[in-house]
Amino acid sequence: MSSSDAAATHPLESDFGWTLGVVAKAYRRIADDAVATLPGGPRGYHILAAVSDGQPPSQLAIARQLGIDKTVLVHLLDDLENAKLVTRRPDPADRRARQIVITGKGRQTLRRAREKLDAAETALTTGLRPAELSAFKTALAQIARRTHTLADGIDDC
Amino acid sequence: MSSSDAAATHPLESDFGWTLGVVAKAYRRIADDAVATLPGGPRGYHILAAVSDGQPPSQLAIARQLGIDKTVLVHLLDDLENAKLVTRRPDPADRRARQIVITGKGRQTLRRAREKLDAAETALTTGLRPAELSAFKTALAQIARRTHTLADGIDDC
DNA sequence: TATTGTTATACTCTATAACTATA
DNA sequence: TATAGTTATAGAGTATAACAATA
Repeated sequence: MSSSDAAATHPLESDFGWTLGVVAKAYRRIADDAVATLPGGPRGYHILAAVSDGQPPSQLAIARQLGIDKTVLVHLLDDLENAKLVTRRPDPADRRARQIVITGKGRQTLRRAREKLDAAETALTTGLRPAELSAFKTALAQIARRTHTLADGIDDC
Repeated sequence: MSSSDAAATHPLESDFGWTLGVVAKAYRRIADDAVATLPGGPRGYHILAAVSDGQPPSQLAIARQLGIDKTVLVHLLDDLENAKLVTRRPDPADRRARQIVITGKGRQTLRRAREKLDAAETALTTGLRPAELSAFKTALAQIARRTHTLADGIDDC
């Protein structure tokens, strides 16, 4: 009954890629809902998070960090700027480049979005015990770090 | 200083949604490559896996199980049928419906695809110790099961 | 009247190339 | 000559609606 029966009923439930896809899709759905009011949705959130710390980065730096094409980043930043969440300002050291700076309203929006996303994460991972959840997140971050360095070596752009 | 410093360097690396997205994207990239010769790519693989066990399901049953729109499933099955991996046969009990049955060639293709995907999974999770990997996969499957039952309750279609 | 499978259309997203202004 | 940002266009992918055959 145990393994073959379960496989016959739901052969995909033990598939690594399938479960990963299901979880990622489910999280994206509730996360999309959490940041629905934010221009650009999840990507708008990631951009705000990327510009919220350190020196104001250039558009190209953001595009590279987030893996977004620079041509689509233009539209995303247009929307964020129209919503007064970020501003574009010329880089004094390089007049071709622009520095993307987050506004006070942008910081406030980012803070609220983070709260909603924390709630989404909690909703998704309810059922895991604290130790299991902690181990899961650690493993996830570890794999992400590996694939990131791996991707850095592969992509040229 | 340590935590704010790390946050300033890579504020997204500890973000649950971000790391989940990075890992899912990385897996999809290598998995797409693994099943590139398969009509429909990853979805073609999932369809083959779904019809490989039990009674031959109808198209609508496959669409519901896999979360694929029935109109796109038509094209995917067209390609799989042209490649002789599955066949459509009328359901004797309901002449509106068609049973999707996997062919011998389909089973062979599925087996090879599974081997390649296992290799992809191994490549991605190298760096985790066996116990960590096992716990990770268990947690992933548990969340997927939860979200699945949750999705069943939410979606009407 | 509802359901299975199909087709056609419109819409969104992304990728590519080309252009400007600076370096 | 190369780079930062922008714009325009074409392609893939998806969703919607409508249809024929059957229940």
